[in-house]
Amino acid sequence: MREPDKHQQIIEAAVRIFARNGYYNSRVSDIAKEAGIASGTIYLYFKTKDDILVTLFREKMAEFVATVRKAIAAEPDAVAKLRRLIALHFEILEEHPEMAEVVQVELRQGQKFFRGASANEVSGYFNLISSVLEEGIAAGVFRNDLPIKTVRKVLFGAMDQMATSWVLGKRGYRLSDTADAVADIFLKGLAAKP
Amino acid sequence: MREPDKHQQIIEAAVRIFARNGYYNSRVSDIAKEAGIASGTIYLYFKTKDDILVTLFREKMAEFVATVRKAIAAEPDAVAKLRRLIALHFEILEEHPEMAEVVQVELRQGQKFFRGASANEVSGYFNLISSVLEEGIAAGVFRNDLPIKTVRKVLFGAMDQMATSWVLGKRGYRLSDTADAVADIFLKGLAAKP
Amino acid sequence: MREPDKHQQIIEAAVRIFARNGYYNSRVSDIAKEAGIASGTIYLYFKTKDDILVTLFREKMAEFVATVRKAIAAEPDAVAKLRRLIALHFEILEEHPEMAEVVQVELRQGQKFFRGASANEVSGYFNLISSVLEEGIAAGVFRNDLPIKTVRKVLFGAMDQMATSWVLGKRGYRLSDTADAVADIFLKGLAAKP
Amino acid sequence: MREPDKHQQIIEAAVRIFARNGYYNSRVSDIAKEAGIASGTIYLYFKTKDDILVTLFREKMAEFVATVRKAIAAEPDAVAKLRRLIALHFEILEEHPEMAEVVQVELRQGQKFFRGASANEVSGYFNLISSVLEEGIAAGVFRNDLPIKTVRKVLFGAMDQMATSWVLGKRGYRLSDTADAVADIFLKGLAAKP
DNA sequence: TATGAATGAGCCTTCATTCAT
DNA sequence: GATGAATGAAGGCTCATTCAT
Repeated sequence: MREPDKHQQIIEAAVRIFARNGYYNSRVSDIAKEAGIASGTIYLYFKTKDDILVTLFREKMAEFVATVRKAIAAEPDAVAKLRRLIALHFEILEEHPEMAEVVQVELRQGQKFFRGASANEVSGYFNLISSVLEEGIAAGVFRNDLPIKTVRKVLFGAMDQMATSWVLGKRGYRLSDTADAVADIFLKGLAAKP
Repeated sequence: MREPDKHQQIIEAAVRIFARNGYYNSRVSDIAKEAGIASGTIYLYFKTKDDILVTLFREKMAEFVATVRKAIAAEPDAVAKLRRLIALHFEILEEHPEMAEVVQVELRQGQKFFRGASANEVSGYFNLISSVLEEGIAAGVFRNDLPIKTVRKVLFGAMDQMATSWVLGKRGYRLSDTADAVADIFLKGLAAKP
Repeated sequence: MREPDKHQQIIEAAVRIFARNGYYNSRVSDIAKEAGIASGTIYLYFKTKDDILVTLFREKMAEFVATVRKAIAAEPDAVAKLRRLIALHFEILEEHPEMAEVVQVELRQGQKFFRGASANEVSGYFNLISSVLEEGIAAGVFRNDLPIKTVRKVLFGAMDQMATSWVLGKRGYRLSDTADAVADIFLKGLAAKP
Repeated sequence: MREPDKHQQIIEAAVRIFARNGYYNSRVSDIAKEAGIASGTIYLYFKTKDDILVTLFREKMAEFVATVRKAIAAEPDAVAKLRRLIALHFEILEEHPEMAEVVQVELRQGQKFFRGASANEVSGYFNLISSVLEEGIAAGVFRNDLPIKTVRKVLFGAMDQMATSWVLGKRGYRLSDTADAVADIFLKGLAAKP
């Protein structure tokens, strides 16, 4: 094995190719060309084309969750943690726009991800959000009647849609600039103060 | 010509088939079989396989928006309208679970929808949400510093993710039961009252 | 039978359509549209698409041969007959350019014509040419060592190629203007007089 | 890669298949089977089915013209060159009867050949004929009032029709045996000597 | 007779995967 | 391990033909 990192090379090439054309409109040979290897070589590292996507997602998601988890641990309280999580969610996607393209679009091939092989990694992120919420409730900074499972879905969906809009809008602005506004919506709600 | 509305027949069959397998894993002949017609007949009503998906989405989305628009018009104020919009969003998907499957999953084929032929229909829904927000701000029931474009994305994303989770969770509970909780999050925010 | 001449109507429409696109690139429904009838109606008059082409060719060829036969009968001698035959061959195609397109191109679908159902009509034309040659030899105006079967093929091929070039050249000149030159080549040969 | 020249292998297989059934009645898979390869392999060497036919014709025609050009260069005068050209035209087709079948029949799909991609190769042959005629006129052995463009079409058409008749007549005699008779018709004309 | 919607067999082409080198 | 030529199954789409009205 001359190239120690051919696995990674393929994953990175696949991200770019999938980002460009979507999974179903990408050919294995495109990935190979992008990675600078022969198409047969792909099959020494991945079982099928599907396997590339699932692996790609699993690895990237795990990395994503680990980064966020580590970053928010340093924050002093739940509110700060929530703000940091939202900001980081946007910053990471912003720094990896091709990854964002893939995740935001292909993520929704439900069967393949949430229901499938990557369920664990996705759950990891949901659990991370839950832990922040629970910490806030315990500390009395969040309402104690919050339905945590609903809130975390709502928050995730909100961030996800912000990212999707940004991706589909050809990334014509800085996504992370919207982080505070999003956080405010969640922390303060829409209603005017009485 | 026994069947009066073969166009609709095909759309409904396509919804079921796409919901079952996803667009790329569905064959035109599957749709034909589901619709009880010959595969060639499809091409008397639609130009390509793609055309089926786009038309399906456009028609269903237009219908969806029209229904919601009409329903919230009857509500007395912006808060009630927002609650009704969220509730109806969930109820409609709940009543049409196969449509929900398709929309939640295939919707994200960016190029095809948000960016593409269905952009108008999607915008229609976003605009509807905007109008409620604006009404609420004007009436002083919503904060007047709300960034409307962000709020509507966040709200849409929240509802969308609730629906996606419900779909991916095999619809093991009543989605519409969560409407109030979602509305509360937006109206009241997470923060505990001081 | 309201339309007594629907058979002819279809033939004429087919000539135009085949001339435009060639046989294999023409659809039966195109012919129907051109003829102003429904496509199903075609099958009340012709057994198959192939049958249209064969019938078309047979009828047109028979008509062609009859016209030429009658015209040359009026000529006084073999040389005049030969000149008239060549001129008429060109004039008829010139007056029916669409027919020319079809004949010059589709004629060569060997199996279907020379070898097939239309062999008799084609032979009729060859025989007509032979009779002129024989008359000329008998009258001593043509060389008596002429290999008649070869000459008639050569003459037919010459006229055919003149027509084909004219058709392929988009008919940018008058084909019949070349008749004398062609006749001269055959009557006088290429060789300079000693 | 066992076979060194798969391109040529496919061309030769296509010649046989097209000769047997004609272009439109031949399937790509037939060619593949005849060539002893998988049908997908065809597409590694040719862009489309059409491309096979066009390439086949272009290559064969170029080869044909080159052979004739070289052979007649060795002849001492225009008359000898003309006789050699006619003889060779027939001999080459006789040696490649399947190629003859294809050329004689498919050649006439006007749009594809004379008007299309192979126009250059066909022109090459016409120009070769022209050069012989011009040489003969310059040397005073051909009439100096010959309309060269007409003569070359007439000559080509004559040879072409001789070949077509031979092909359609199932090649029941030696085509090249007729070369002298054809040459005599052109050189001496039909008219009896006064 | 006439219609034209419906049929479904057929075919070109793509591309994930294999395997001899 | 690496290659990339070869494979061949699969599927979107066309269109000659049929048949209920």
